[in-house]
Amino acid sequence: MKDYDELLISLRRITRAIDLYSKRLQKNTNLTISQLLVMEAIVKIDKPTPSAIAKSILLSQATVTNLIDRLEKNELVQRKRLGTDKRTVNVVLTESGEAKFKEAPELLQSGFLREYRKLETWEQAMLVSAVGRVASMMDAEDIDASPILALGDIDSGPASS
Amino acid sequence: MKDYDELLISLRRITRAIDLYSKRLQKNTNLTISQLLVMEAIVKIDKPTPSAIAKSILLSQATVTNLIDRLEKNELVQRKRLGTDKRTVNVVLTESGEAKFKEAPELLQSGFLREYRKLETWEQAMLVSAVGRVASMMDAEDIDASPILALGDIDSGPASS
DNA sequence: ATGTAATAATTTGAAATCTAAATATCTCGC
DNA sequence: GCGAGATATTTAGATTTCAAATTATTACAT
Repeated sequence: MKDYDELLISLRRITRAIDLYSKRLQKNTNLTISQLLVMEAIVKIDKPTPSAIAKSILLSQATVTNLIDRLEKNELVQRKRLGTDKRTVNVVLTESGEAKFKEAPELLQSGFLREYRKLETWEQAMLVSAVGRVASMMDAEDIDASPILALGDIDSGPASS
Repeated sequence: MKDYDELLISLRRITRAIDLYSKRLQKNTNLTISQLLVMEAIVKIDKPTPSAIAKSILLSQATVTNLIDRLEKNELVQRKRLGTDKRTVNVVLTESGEAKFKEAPELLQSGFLREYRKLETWEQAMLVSAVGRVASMMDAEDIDASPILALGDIDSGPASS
């Protein structure tokens, strides 16, 4: 029994619960949490390009492209090349996308929200702060993270990164 | 800005960090967190069948089957039909599986562990407890989990909430 | 004994997610 | 203008994950 086992289990429960909720959502509304996050970002961000969206909802660009593909297929969003820079894509909600977004469900399961809203304000703050701290620690840089080491970097060759 | 937005963001950061770590692990050791969890369960559980493993590490049976497939392909585990009941499968580590498991990396990224272990015991306990509470609330049953809505829900306007 | 339940495992199909590689376009120096 | 390097997006390939459908086997009731 490692010292962090309990934490690990709780984290698994959380991620699983979120995943299951997302799948349930999809079944009922044909939208997942991630897709809703993308739509939310499109509404909130000034010029919603895939990269800006990705940054705002903490996903990779490739994932966002994938989500936009799906949303576009369902005619909820549209890609448009607007600016002078033709590399950039702006994503906009279609009418039906707007409509769907307005009646969008919550991003966390109602059971959670019910419990959460029962708490005193200070308790909510405490939980938010604790989870935030865990998140920061998770992001903390691993000392032994880098797969590449600094050996002369091989005279710049094909200049990988 | 919803009242739970900050929490949502922290949770996303956490799940993402875990996922990224899992992928890095795979690149370095050819094993993911999930695969390691399966191996750990095989060692810990008395008669490790896929369903018992699934229950112990909080994954669906289908997922575990999938993970075992992969482990078996890499010759780290083996399926055996042992008992009288020929439906059940027992999963055992191969020799090379044992070896690999012994030198297995931690299940959480070292950056996190370093930070975590810096904390006072009471602080660790506080975080564990807070995350545990969130997990319980996540599991809390949704009152409106059913896809069918009740009564009045039909016309009460956009009911954005 | 025989057929219907229930249970264990697998297969199937779909989504999310990442990195790395490929494409397209832009900018800048010459 | 033209090519080199930078930037934005997409594509390709892999894994995890689930529910639902299948398959195999056991257990029970008539």
